[in-house]
Amino acid sequence: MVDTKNKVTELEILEAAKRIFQQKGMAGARMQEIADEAKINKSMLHYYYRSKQLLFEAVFKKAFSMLAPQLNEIINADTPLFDKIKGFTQNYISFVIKHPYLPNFIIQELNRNPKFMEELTKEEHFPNLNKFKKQVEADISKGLIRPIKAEQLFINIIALNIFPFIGAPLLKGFTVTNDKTYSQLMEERKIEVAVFIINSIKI
Amino acid sequence: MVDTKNKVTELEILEAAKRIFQQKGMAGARMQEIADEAKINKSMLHYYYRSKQLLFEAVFKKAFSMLAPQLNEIINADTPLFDKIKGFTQNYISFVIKHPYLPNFIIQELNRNPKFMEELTKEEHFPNLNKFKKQVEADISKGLIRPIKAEQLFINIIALNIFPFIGAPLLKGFTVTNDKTYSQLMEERKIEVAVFIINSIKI
DNA sequence: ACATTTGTCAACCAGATGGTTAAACTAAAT
DNA sequence: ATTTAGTTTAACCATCTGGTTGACAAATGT
Repeated sequence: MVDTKNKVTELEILEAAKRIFQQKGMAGARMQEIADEAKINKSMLHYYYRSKQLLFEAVFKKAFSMLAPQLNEIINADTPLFDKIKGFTQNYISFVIKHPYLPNFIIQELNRNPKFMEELTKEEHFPNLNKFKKQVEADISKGLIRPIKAEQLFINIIALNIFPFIGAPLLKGFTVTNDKTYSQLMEERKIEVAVFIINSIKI
Repeated sequence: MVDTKNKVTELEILEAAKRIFQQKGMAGARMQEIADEAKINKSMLHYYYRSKQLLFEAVFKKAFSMLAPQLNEIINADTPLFDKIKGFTQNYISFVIKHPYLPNFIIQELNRNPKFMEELTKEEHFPNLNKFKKQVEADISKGLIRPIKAEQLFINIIALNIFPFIGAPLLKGFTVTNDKTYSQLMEERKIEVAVFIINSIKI
């Protein structure tokens, strides 16, 4: 059972590291703190992941691999545009409510080190906008939606879905809402955001 | 001339600290690096700002005081809603193109330490949504715009304007644009974002 | 001219931090 | 029972980091 035991430890470290890294970032996280969080000795971290950098990369890649498929849905799903927008909004917001630190963590670390993104985009199956672009252009020429650049529409969709979580502290301050009422706002957005987008582009 | 000389040094430190803090965050910034950037001795930082924490707070408050008035425009200006949205979008995006690190810096540090926001909202003239809320509700009952919660509209406006800068590395990756074409997208957004919002809410 | 305040700097310090080592322990394999 | 491979721990270590000190220079005030 050695095999299962070390896999468990390995995962427990990864979970602990995720919590600390997502809260404090690469620079702010301390190996000792991660060790405490995982209830193990600091040396164990190095035994399993060699260095802070490698541990961080493991956490980051796992986080990114959770987020990317969500974005892929809007890019490559085989459904009509409006359904896609409704589905993505519903699913993505539900997902982020469960993992509230995740988008901020990824955005933050990508800003700190833009080379991460370069490496990620080089990977085999990294999604690109081509299909989504064609769909938007087709719907425009069919007269279903008003003219809009696919890139701009994509940015708008992502912005409306992701930002409310990343900017939560700022937005809470301006809208004068406590945590509970802000959560209600997010709950409403599962539908409101799709309505907002579709209203804007439908003819 | 001591008075002007030390004021100059003080400002030079603040500018250097701004560059380093905005790039690396509180945890990632090093006092030595800030000193080098300001071309002075490390002791001078402490002479002028006592501690890293106080220097950071000076930088943060200055940054926030540059951003907040921009947001205030959408909240408290005395112009019709659609004009407000057009004006804000135009002005805000122009502003952020000039200070691209600023929103990310503020958002990031607010997430790290939400108490910052609590303190800021307690201040005398901190803007609140009341006026904007009344305006939205009035326009709804006048039949100028479709029903929408003022908070949701506010969040959408902020999200569409701020996120493209914070999420630039991510969005560049998915839209497969280089820096130049991404800048062009941002330039287009000065108008596109307002159109997008107004299209969504007008009747 | 002299004393006092203000500004600048190199050297230094205590504590934290990422990482290493070597020994001890565990459990399966021989 | 002994070997072997993997796992865990405490004690270290070199380096880095924020911050301090004390000497000295430059203004400023009297």
